[in-house]
Amino acid sequence: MKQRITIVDVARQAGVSIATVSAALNNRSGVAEPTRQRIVTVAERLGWSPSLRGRSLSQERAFTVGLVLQRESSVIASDPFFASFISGIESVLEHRGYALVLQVAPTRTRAFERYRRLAADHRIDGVFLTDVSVPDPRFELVQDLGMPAVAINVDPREGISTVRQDHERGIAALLEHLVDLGHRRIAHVSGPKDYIHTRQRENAWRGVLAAAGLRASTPVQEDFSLAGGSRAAATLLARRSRPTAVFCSNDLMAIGFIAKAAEMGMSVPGDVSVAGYDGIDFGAYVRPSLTTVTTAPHALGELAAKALLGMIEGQTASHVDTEPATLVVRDSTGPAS
Amino acid sequence: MKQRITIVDVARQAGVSIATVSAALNNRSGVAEPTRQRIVTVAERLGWSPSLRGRSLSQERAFTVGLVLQRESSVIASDPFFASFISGIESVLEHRGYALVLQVAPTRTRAFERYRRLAADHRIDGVFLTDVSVPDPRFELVQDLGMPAVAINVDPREGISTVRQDHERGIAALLEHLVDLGHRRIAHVSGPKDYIHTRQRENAWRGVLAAAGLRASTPVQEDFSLAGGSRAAATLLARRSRPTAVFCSNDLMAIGFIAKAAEMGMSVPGDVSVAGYDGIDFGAYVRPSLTTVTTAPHALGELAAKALLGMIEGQTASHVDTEPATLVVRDSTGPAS
DNA sequence: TTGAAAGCGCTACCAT
DNA sequence: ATGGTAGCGCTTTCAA
Repeated sequence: MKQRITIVDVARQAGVSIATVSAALNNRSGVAEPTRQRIVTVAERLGWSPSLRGRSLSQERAFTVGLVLQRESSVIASDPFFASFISGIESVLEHRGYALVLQVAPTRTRAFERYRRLAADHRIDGVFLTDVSVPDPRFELVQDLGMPAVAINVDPREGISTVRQDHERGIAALLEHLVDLGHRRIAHVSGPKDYIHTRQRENAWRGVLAAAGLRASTPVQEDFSLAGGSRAAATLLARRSRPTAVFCSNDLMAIGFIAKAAEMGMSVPGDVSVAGYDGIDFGAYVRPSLTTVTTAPHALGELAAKALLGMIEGQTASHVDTEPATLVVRDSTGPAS
Repeated sequence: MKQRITIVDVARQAGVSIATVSAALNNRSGVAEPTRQRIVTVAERLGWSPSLRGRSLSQERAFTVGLVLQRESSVIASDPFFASFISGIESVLEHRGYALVLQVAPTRTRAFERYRRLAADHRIDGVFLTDVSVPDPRFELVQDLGMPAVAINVDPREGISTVRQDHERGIAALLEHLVDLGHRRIAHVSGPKDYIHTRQRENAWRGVLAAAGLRASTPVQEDFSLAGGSRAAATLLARRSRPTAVFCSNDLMAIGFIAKAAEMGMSVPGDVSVAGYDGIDFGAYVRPSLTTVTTAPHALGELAAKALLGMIEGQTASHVDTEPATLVVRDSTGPAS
């Protein structure tokens, strides 16, 4: 790295003080227009733009926000949620001069440590909290640090911002679709049970079954991965009284489930209907194509970023809901056999 | 953000100067062991660790590296390459006190601008260059800036580090597998033609066909997405003299191809064999499961990060190859019909 | 072995 | 409207 041009060079070349240069380039009032013009011209000629380091130090801000993914690598790799969510975040940060620091941690504990270090280093001004668990120690952490934070898909709560996409209506529509097709034994493949979204989806499933007067069997608990879905299929389809339909807590597991079912010689949806949750692109390209509930990770990312930057710049915590997730019927669900 | 503890507080509490605190915590020589102990104790008691902002300014380093993804969002979302690559990078950075700034840009031009801004802001100390094109203006950019950089999957070149996984052997093995199965008309679905990996894979395909005395038809050019693969299938399978086997430049397109083929009433591999490149997890869960060439994005990420940090810390540019990509035969390829 | 002090590049306050 | 200057938190000579 060469680059040695600083505000001092610009000030000298423009024949003004560095204070004036600073004011001019930050569009602060109190700078005569001709002066500003001259300064801008010189800055451009020299190819100068203020160093974030100096600015960071004096403003006590990093102009950076953080996201730590806490998932096993097998899930992270295949799950399109994050890429979309991140590009949503990015589309907002880009125009506001902020950058995203992304970290990945294999376990929740490790992720927690990384959040802690990001804060200790003063590397970031705020954080995104995804994959919230109950209880989630990160809430206390950000509270203690007084660090702006936005949590995804949780109910509104004190002190932090929240962004949420309603899952209930979409899941209700999905299950009603299955009930309408004549299904009575509708099983559920859930995720790790301390994730809040695992609970949300499971509860929605229970709610609809109860409303329809159907009995909810014990969910098969898996890990949100393709392999997990396959394991669930092995378990569920071997039962003497097997379900005629299965609602998987995410698309990855649903796809894994379908693959295993085929391998076991079962037809989907002939022998068993399978549905997922998320609405990943892949769902449209597997055979049979996947009935699911589509979510909007990009929009969540955008809203989350806006909320976070708002907090960083002094606004109070907010809560916002996006459009509810919606049912998409494809070929993996059909009449009960 | 509250947190007001600085090196000054620690110095005062420990009864030493800030210079000594700095030396003590950076394990610099010239600090008496008892003094160091005392300082460390005080620092821990106060919960202090040096602020990256101050350090950054005085050391003229950001302790941050950058990666700008330049792909259309549809591809980024589904392609597991990046998640794996990034977690590889992260596994190295984590232990060296560096962080990754991740940005996503929809086009190459926009990506270029973001690299430029990252540099102008002095936000980063080095960059990863993925999805290299020919020519790629980023090479000149980093050269001009004197910014350490590591490029992925390109030949060794002056001034920057490179990390590469051989594709030729794997692709050769794949095509020989197809030839052995009796295929003579083996088509290719390629990506945007200015990407270097598009060319690499296409050239490898041409090479093997030539060696086998087979004619290479004009590749169908697509965009590496699932939808692109489907479009390619629509094109290729409608031809009067359609291929009996197809090598797609990545798994996403291969999966999209297979889906479309099924939709058109063709059996895979009965009517047409299909193979991809990348070895994404999904390949094992589609029907028929995908024959492909598996790559090691995580390993590439690790090696790239090591090379980049090395350069940042003064080493000269290096080149390293990982284990070659290898053929994985599954169910989407079979005897020529 | 330790400390004083000069930066690093910027912002912001206070004079002028 | 403009400039001087004191920080911001740290590292790094250079003296003591």
